[in-house]
Amino acid sequence: MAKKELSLELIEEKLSMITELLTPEEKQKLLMHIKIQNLRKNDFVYRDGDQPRDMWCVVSGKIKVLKEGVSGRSQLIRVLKPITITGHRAFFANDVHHTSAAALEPSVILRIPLNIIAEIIQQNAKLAWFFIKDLAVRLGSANERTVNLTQKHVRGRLAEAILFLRDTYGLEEDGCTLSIYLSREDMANMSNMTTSNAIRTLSAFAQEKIIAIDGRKIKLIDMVALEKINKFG
Amino acid sequence: MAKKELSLELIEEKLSMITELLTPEEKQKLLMHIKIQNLRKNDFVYRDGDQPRDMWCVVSGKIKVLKEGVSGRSQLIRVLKPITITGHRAFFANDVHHTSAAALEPSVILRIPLNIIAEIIQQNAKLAWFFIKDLAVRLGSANERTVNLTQKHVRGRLAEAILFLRDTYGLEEDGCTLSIYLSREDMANMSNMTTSNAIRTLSAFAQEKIIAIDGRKIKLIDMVALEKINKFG
DNA sequence: GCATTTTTATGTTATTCGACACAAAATTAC
DNA sequence: GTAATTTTGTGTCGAATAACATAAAAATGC
Repeated sequence: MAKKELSLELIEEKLSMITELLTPEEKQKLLMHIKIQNLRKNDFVYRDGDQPRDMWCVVSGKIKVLKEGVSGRSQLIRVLKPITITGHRAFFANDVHHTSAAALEPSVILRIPLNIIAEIIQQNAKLAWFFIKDLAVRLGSANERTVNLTQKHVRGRLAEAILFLRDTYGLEEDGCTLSIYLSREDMANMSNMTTSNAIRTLSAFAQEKIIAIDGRKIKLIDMVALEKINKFG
Repeated sequence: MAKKELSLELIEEKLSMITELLTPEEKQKLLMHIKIQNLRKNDFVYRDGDQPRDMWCVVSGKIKVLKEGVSGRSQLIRVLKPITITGHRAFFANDVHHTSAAALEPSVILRIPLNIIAEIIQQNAKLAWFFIKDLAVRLGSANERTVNLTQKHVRGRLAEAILFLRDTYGLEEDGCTLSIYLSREDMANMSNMTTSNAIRTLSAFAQEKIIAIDGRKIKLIDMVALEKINKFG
């Protein structure tokens, strides 16, 4: 558990997407207030209802952002890889969190006080632009996602989730194994279906030689077929 | 069709949400480039695939923003009332439009060049904040919407749409008639269901004395019941 | 190592909702 | 005003998928 401390230089580098936009003084100010946090699997970064005070940057590991639905089922809204920031939306909207974020595996995150970010935005248009773009992109994906989750059938939604995981986390050296091992439940919650249906549909894909399953390990055998299912159901 | 020209003062007032954040010079610069546009019913403001050059402010009338889905069915993403701005997301995301916007009734909009907005943001943190907040709020709603549209049943989704229209456009003087007359198809596209199901479910609500229907006119009789259906299906 | 819990797997049933068909009513075009 | 088109209203049917039940397998805790 004893994690080597990250040097200030390393932090600055990890946060380059932000630090490179700052003046030396601003950078100094920001780095001064950053804290490192280690997460074990299933530890929460924040929870639904929390007041947002910090944003976080995933330095290593994998984080899921999820939202409790009315039906008890929860929906995975995002899955984060290094290096991604999260937790700022609620603050900017002047709202509490309406999602929760939890580690899918042991992860390291940087805690960045949002009031510092806000202060810097005040005088740094580049940083403002960074967040405007970030939010605008995410809003576009969210709309895309809504339409896909409501209109595609189970097979299409699951294929999309698999391809999304491939694009987000990549493949292992063999060039076909997804570099993330999710539970069937998480797969289901990404794809808006019941766990049973995720299990069943994954089995079906395996039977059709589109993927191969070994526990939580998923090998993509026929990506063309996956793309086709994603597109046409 | 001959619409009275809006005076510069009136434009400034209509756009107060933005103009009040600007210096006199910035205001001058912005107002100089604004154009007024009249829309007939069903006229498009912009279309899926268009390059974003302007944003628009709805001055009067009602606009729907919709997204073509894979299944051919389209999804109403937002419905806009005066005074609302739209069309900036794609620009900020450095993307083309992935939605279309069309007038639900004769409307007047202001056309605001986005490059001017971008120039002003460069030196005006307040304006930057305005857009950061706007996008952050909308991203929150979009996530909420995704979960509701995927998890609620038809009755819950339609009840939500009705309540949403009430909250957006308000009620007429009688205190119970929705101030917007949508086609059944638009209602369906808001609620992610087929037109048949929208018709059927509206009829059911009427039969249960929750609403009263007179053509496209919808009277809300039992709002408590509507809220309950919205919440618990 | 064994008991407990969680996860995965599979079968069965019930429900929701879309697809389609058709007619009536309303709107629009000429 | 009449024909053509669009919108609304209903009924029937079938497909998609959630719900539930149960068992095997795997992971976890002690």
